Amino acid sequence: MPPAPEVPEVVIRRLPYYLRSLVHMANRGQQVVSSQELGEWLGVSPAQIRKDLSYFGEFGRQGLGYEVAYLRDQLCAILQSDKHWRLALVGAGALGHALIHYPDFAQWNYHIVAVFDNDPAKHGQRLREDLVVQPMEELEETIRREGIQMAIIAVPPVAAQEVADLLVAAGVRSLLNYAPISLVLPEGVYTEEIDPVARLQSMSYYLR
Amino acid sequence: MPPAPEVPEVVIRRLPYYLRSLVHMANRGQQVVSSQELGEWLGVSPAQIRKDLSYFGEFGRQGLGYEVAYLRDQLCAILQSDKHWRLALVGAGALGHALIHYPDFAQWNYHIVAVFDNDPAKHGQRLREDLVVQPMEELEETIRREGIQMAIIAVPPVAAQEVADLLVAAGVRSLLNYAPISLVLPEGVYTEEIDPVARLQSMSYYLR
DNA sequence: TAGATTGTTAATCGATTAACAATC
DNA sequence: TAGATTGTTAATCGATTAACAATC
Repeated sequence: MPPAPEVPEVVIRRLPYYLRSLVHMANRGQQVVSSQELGEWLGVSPAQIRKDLSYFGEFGRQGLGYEVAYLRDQLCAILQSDKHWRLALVGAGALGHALIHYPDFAQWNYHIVAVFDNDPAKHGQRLREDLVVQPMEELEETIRREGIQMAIIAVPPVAAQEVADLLVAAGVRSLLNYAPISLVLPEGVYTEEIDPVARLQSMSYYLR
Repeated sequence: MPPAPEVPEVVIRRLPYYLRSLVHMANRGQQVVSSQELGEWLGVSPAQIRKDLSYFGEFGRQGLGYEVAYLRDQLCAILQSDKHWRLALVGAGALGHALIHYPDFAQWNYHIVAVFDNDPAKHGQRLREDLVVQPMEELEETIRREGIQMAIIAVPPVAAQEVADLLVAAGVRSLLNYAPISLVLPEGVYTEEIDPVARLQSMSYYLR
């Protein structure tokens, strides 16, 4: 048996958007969707959607399309977004506060269960009923004890690499990095960077 | 004369990261960098860097490499990040507050100069010395008067499309969208979406 | 000059799309 | 059955990389 072809990373990056649309359609009561309709909605070709899905199985029915709720649940499972994920947040500044109050994380099963900051003035501060800012010294032990695998970095750029190293040493395998620097990380640690300035810059290029 | 080949969008998306690295290197006093070194730093092949830059001109010297400060300034100009950009922000919630206090925007010449919210309780609230929350009714006039071309959407998903329509109608040409929905926009309006949940989802796929 | 590195071309690689048999 | 739409293959397209002449 030939090995299953590896799924290209671009495909994995598109699945969340398919999923988001399916949730939207399911919520408004839509039963069935074709690759045509989903593609129009997302600005993607129907062939691409069918090809992307085919990496994971056969989810549709010829002549009919895809059952919205079924495909939604399948994608959710593929992305492991059906699991309950526990996240650490490092950095309790303005951005950290906004992230804690961001309703989508918990709604999608990504729960911030620990917050760390290096400012002693913030230690002990209660951000939510069950969430208190901890000092950096407690990071390793807490992450190990809680078995936390994902973390969000919301510290100034100068501190980000050091924080990333601490997190990885403590066992974290995925980093969502809000600091505008390219982290250097060992094999097997995944990172996604969110840099709004880079986005503004690519847009301003076109404003001529 | 053949028309200048159009620059692929992927290239434009990489330039901000080249620029960011060059700023970093210049700040620590580095004079010269090779495509090799810059590529290692960013996890990109040296050939790709040279090819990308070649869309815009010849910036290096054979045998030597690139003068860091010069290339930085050139990229800054290409991305039009050397211009002073005035932005509107819609949504004065937790995320909006964090964005206002985000130091990188202003540092990079992207200035939030107007904030709008539909909550009357917030109107008149002073967020910075020179920044007061305005009602949505003033959006069109303010944006026209100030000649604002870029905007940030930080409202709940249900409101985002309507807000986008208002902004576009007022003359905005680029939208940085923090709401997790795919906006439908007319030709010639650029949009970039920031969706941390989508990022977490593609990372959790790999955590198996 | 010798060594290094660019800018560019051509080759490779991979992703997207077109097309269609299968089938609901 | 006729019409529609999937899943998949093959063709196309575009992006990345390898290689090297030009040249600092």
